[in-house]
Amino acid sequence: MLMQGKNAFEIAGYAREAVQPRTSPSRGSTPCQSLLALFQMSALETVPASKAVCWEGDSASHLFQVVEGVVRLQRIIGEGRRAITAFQYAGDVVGAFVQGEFPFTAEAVTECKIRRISRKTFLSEVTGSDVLRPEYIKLLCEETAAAHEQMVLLSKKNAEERLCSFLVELASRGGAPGQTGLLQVPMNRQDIADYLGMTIETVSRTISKLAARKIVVPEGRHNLRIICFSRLSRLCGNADAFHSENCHRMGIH
Amino acid sequence: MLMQGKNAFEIAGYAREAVQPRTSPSRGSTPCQSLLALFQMSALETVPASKAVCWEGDSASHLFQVVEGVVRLQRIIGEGRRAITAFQYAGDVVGAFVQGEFPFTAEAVTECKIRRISRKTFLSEVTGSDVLRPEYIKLLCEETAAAHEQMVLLSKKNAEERLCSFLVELASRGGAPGQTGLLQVPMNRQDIADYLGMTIETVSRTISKLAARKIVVPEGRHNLRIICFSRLSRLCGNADAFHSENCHRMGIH
DNA sequence: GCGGGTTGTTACGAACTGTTACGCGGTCTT
DNA sequence: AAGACCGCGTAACAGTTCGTAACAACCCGC
Repeated sequence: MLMQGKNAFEIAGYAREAVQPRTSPSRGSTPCQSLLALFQMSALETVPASKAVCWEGDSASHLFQVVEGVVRLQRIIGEGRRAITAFQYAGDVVGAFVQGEFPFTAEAVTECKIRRISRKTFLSEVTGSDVLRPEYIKLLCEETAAAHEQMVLLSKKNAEERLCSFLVELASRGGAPGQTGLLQVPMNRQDIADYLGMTIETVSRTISKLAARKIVVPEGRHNLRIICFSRLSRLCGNADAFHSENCHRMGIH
Repeated sequence: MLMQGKNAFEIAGYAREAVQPRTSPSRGSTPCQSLLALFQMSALETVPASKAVCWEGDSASHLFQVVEGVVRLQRIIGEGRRAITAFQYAGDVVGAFVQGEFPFTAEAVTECKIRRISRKTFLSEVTGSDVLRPEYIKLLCEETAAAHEQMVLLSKKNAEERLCSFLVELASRGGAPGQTGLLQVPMNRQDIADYLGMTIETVSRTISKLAARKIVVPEGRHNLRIICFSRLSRLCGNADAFHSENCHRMGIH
């Protein structure tokens, strides 16, 4: 079922590691086990931080699975402006939506382990399977729901609500902060700013304000201790405010 | 093939008109003829302006096709804030993405003619057809590309770029302005504002500024004469600036 | 362990957008 | 037909966010 380091595919000159395939992550946000199993046949590749997985405008001949690390989907619009349309975490599929050319550049935020599969193989496997097809549809549905959610954020939320929404999303998708409430933030401030439609300074200021109110405590650049997750949830600016189940799901009292 | 006024389905008490089914619009933006043909079996329904087609949170038992008019997809987030995530024009399918519950409320901007089809029928027809399946995938792909484009707009563009982008999109999707350059704007200022993440006043100001620069000339509330489409295209803030083919495609000098 | 470069924070002024208020013109109601 | 209401435009003002800059913290290599 798995071919290891044979007909390997190197990413634009980056060294590829042939590593023992891992079982798919057991988190709830994993789209589906069967879809991810398609990628298990492919070799594990390593992408260094800030290197591209695929480029905007390139023919989308392959799909990618993020096995480990965080990937950002971004678009450049003239004069150095950059918009990050999504972060992809372990278990996520990059390019499920794309048919012709990539409408984004995918770059590794951290060093990443990824697998790739040809679009042709992917589509033929999916369309030929009554199990995979609904899983694929579900994946597309979830991505769109996320896109709509992000549009609402960018359209109507203020700086504080954006940041809180981001942190809540990160806590649920990027790995739960656990009992201690220590949330790892792999991306830098510029990434966060470009994802939330803000500037790096406003991101800093907003974090500082949350820290002053004892809602979070920054511990270095890439760690944030969540003191009160419920307050963070309430500050997201969603109509459905705060649901206590979030607490339990995150494992924070 | 068509059943007219028999097992009719009324939209929440709104009068339904059984009208001669129209051939699908011949514009280029129509996703595909074969997918739309699925809707031809259903009766044509009339939705008055500002009435809902479906509600956020409702079980998505049906998909809709906009036959005539404009529909807005919107979400309400507390305290009277509203975000419009998309406008759907003649030929567009509403709810292609949705699986469980609608993540948006779809409301008629103008009086609309729509057709509906049950999700179950739609999915079984699509999955069973080698012609329809790729068309469905293509539709999903286009919707996501649009969502990404809108995220970039909301994330990085200023008021002028947003409005110009909207007008260019409207010109290509809502019906070409033709040789005279008269663009019909069916939605009101509040709709535009909620779609572009601005306020109604900023929309007004921005239109006034464009008018002062002789790029557009407002003619009543729902008409805008495009004086110079090429300048409008350049002001969109896209990296790919202006392509002269837009002129020809729009039929403006 | 130290120094330099990168990244992040803070402060302040500027620009843009939001807010509020008012006026105009059209439509609907009585 | 008169009045009220709604949508829209304009203007003055206020607020948030942005942009620049200086400073501080962190990371990296030597």
